[in-house]
Amino acid sequence: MNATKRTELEVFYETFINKVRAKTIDDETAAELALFYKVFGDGTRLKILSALLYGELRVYDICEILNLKQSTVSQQMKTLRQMRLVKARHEGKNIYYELDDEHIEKIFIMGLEHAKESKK
Amino acid sequence: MNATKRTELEVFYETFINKVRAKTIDDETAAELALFYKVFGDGTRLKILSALLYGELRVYDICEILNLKQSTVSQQMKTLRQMRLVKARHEGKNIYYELDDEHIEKIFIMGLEHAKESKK
DNA sequence: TCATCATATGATGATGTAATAATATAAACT
DNA sequence: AGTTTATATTATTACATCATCATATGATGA
Repeated sequence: MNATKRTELEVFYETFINKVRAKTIDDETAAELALFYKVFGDGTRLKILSALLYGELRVYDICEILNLKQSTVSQQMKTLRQMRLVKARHEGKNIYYELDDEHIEKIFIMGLEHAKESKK
Repeated sequence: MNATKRTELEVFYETFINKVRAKTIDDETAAELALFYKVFGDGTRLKILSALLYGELRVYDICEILNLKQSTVSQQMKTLRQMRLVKARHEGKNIYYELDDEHIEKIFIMGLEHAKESKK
């Protein structure tokens, strides 16, 4: 391969790299998406979300159902609130939480499907 | 509310809690799912995956496209391999990586939709 | 065999996260 | 007003993760 040809290839490669680079998600989007998925990346939060799939629950209920400390649940509800996966309804001393995103169930199902496939 | 009635309510509540508990995902499933989602919970990995959406790439290509250190990319590819999100094809000195899961694109899209909605 | 290229691995430091105890807030009841 | 109940917040400690440097492996070609 002579000097000219190498240069041609270099140009071709650079073009290829630039094309793919243009298609990738930008830093900001990546960071934002990562934050969203990160919420699903914790077993405790997943269990809380799976309990909420069947209807709204109070903090105390979640503690009972999943055998978790009150402060643990409150902390996780804060995270879920901030990421807009749940919304809170105040009623007297109680606070009812329910899911606040149509995609949550879909994302759950997809993860479960992947888990099934991995076991094959 | 007298003693008898309180007991009835207690039994009712216990039954309710047990019902919901029976529907929630178990610890093992939760941990497994969390591991899966955790992979998407990092901006660098998301960018790598988004680059791979358009076809297989070598480690070096990924470094160039995303301006990342070689060791960083190799470490992340190891994670992605272990979670079965990519598979490797060896060709001479090079290793080509490609996506190894039909759900990845769907999960991506769902995250992006959520991100869009959150901005409303 | 030696040098080089492509990738992987091991070790490390900095940062992030989870669970918990302790405490605070805030509503409801006495 | 004081007590109890439900939840939130703060601070702490243990543990996980990311990027990186340094080094190793393994294939190719001189």
